[in-house]
Amino acid sequence: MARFYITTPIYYVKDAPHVGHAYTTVNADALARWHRLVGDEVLFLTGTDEHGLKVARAAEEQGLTPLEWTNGMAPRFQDAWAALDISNDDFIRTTEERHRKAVQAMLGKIHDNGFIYAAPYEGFYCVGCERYYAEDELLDGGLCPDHGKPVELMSEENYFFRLSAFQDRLIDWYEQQPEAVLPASKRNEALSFIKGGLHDISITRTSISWGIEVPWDPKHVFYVWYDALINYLTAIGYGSDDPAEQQRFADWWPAVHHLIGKEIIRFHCVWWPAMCMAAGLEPPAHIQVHGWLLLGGAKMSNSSVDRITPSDLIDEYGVDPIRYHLLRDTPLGTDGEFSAEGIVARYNSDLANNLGNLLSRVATVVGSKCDGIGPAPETTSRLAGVATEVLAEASAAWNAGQPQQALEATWRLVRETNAELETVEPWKADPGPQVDAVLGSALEVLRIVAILIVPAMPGTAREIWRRIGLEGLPEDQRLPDSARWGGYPAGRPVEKAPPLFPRRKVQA
RNA sequence: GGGGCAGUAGCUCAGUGGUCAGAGCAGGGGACUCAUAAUCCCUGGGUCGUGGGUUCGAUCCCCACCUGCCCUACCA
Repeated sequence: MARFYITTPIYYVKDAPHVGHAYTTVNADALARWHRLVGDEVLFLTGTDEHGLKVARAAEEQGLTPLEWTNGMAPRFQDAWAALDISNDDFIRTTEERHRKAVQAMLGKIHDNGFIYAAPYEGFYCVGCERYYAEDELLDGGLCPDHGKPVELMSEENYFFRLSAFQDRLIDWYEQQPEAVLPASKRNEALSFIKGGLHDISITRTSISWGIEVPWDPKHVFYVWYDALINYLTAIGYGSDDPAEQQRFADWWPAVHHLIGKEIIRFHCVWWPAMCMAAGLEPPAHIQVHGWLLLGGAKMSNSSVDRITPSDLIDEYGVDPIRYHLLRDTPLGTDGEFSAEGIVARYNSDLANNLGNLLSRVATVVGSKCDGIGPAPETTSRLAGVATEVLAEASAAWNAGQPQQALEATWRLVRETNAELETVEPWKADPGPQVDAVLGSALEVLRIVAILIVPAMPGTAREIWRRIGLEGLPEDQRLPDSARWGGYPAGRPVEKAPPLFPRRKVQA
């Protein structure tokens, strides 16, 4: 049995959960569910990133301690993921004790290995912002871009990570593991950045206290990104004294699959592998980079256009239609458009007209021609061959981290089944073997499709499963065996019920 | 400024150094009526961003440019 450890980035609690977060998380969830379906042992991790200046300041504005603030924010993410049917096995918060221990263990190790050194950090500091700016970020005349006030040239003692020492090793790693970072376009981007020269980076702060203290010099705290990345190790037991946890770490690392957005390539594809190397660990095995959902060509975020929250969308369209749209409409890796029109178009064509309608028509004809009892599939049905091909295509796509392709392939089976019904026209024929054969085959397709859509629409999968009279749950089936043609048992009651996905009007 | 990604049919996207560049949706025509005005069949002549170059031949290789976007110390 293979292991599949998949992670999302941990989300910075400064922002409430939005559709961008949901996009990453739903994709990770679908991949996790796919791997469970094929029998892999899965560990699916998400969580929240809770340290840093912005959080501290946000808390202060509310008159709260930082921890009080984050204690209020983390559940908003947990609730959002519960509402989206996210099946994460763990939810990590960087304010947890297990994480503090892991961060101190890892960075202590890097320190021991000689890759951290103290040096003065000098930069342009804005007192109002309480942060440094790079020279080219400043407005003309050396003004803070935020306040428009003069900045000061300040200096403080900081610890630096010797990132520059890893340039050659990183390049070697990229050469030897050409599929570690995917897609290739993002890999090239990261690699060319590395080849362009790496500078050491300041990894601690004395100007703020909301962070994890540096074990060898407690008046410093770690810069939030250095703390955050380590969550991927924390969750599998790194830094624990417990032998069982240590074994768990040995079992799961480095065969991880990090799913990230393209804006954090640098942290995950440059800093993170280097940090692992510096700590004497293998770099992460897989980093899959995805693009963004765009609203009218602009990036989606909390601050701009959108007050679109995941829960708004769920209320409006339902969980599974939203999941389906997020997975089906944008290839994982490039940017895609997100729009109400897009959701509705996809909903009507794929879910209502094709899948939902297929279920409805089959249930009705089984009711009128077979007394509502599902017949056995036809062994030699043309659909059997289609199902085999579709299983192969969908499996390959899911395994390659391409939900869009997997779902596209799956829907070919749905379309072919609608076409097959048109050819045979069982509603015109008298009850008998021919009618039984085509309806049984259509039910068999619905059974297989229910299994294949578990990663995308677990609730819908269950409902189809139940309506065609099957026992158990589709997510408990195991591929590829369960998708072998002929698995639908004759003699089960098929329920005729209201449309699975009522058609929606296109909104103005 | 430096680095990078992207620009293919109305829309969302595939795709390959060489027979007519593809799919889904939308649109048009037809059939049917079991089904959610659903389904099925037929129907896609788009300078493959612009201008050069390499080549017997490029949408796919190289160069420049245009446009959009990203990174350049805390937004998936």
